[in-house]
Amino acid sequence: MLNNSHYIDKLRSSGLRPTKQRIKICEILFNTEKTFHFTINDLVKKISKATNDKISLATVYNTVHAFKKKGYLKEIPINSDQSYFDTNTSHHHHFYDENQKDLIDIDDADVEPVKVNTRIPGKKIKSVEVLVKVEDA
Amino acid sequence: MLNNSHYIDKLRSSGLRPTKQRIKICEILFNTEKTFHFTINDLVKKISKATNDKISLATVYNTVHAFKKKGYLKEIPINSDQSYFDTNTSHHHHFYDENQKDLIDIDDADVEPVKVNTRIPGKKIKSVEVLVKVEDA
DNA sequence: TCAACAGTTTAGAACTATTATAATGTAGAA
DNA sequence: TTCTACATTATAATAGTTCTAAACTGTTGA
Ligand SMILES: [Mn+2]
Ligand SMILES: [Mn+2]
Ligand SMILES: [Zn+2]
Ligand SMILES: [Zn+2]
Repeated sequence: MLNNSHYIDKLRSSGLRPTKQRIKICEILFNTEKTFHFTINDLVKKISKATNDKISLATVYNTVHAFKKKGYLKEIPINSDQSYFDTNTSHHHHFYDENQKDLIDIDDADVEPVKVNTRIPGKKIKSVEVLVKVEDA
Repeated sequence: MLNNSHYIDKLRSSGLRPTKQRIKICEILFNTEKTFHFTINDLVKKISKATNDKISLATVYNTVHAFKKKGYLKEIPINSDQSYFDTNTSHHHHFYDENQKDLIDIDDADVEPVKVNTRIPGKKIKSVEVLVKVEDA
């Protein structure tokens, strides 16, 4: 709520102007104890609950993309009708509940490091992600 | 080309009527030495090269979904503007070239089995997939 | 053999997540 | 304060996918 100067600094130091829309979105995304996963639609709902000043859909998309580019958000590779984003930018993997359409973090300690013993010449690895799809037992 | 009776049997035995559209799509997808990845758009192009009788887009979607449901195709989890499918239904993982937007199989022997030491109560594992994103070095 | 029916194909409309546009507004520098 | 590049916004456009409902066809069994 109060300590927005932190977000203002963060935004400014990454070359993003600290507009009131971006600060509000920072509050919603990063003022939480726990990290979480969200879709653009989820975020729009959170925003409308959190404030009376509405933020346009275009700005929500712009901001999420800007934050992703700066490394403040990750996008989770999943086949879905919409993109999932993650406020947890540390290295970790996911369960995807196909019934509830819900992403769940897998603690990195619970996955043995993935060893890939082959490379593509001329390419460097950007990320290695495990997706465990689950369904009702 | 000739040996369509195999596909006819395959389709019939899985409860799908062997229509000429489905048989043609079987030929295109499964009459190859190597397995491959494709988007719906890729498949539409392959079809128009392979035949004069056009197959409607709706049928292409219907057929791919039906084949996926029967386990003849897999969908690859990826963030993209379109879905990727795989004629290789055996267990394996992927590189995704973000520059070329190309999927590349990783031989299963080149990846140590992924050990996930946690479960979700009431859920069973459907798949465990590794996606290695690569980019120009 | 062939009528009947359920399954299938089809063109086109509808849907929906996302991106583009271009006018208006604003943060920060000078 | 003034200027300008950056940002927001409403809205249109785009594009992949799904839906609709009419026409068509493979299969069954009388
Ligand atoms: Mn959710
Ligand atoms: Mn391709
Ligand atoms: Zn996560
Ligand atoms: Zn593959």
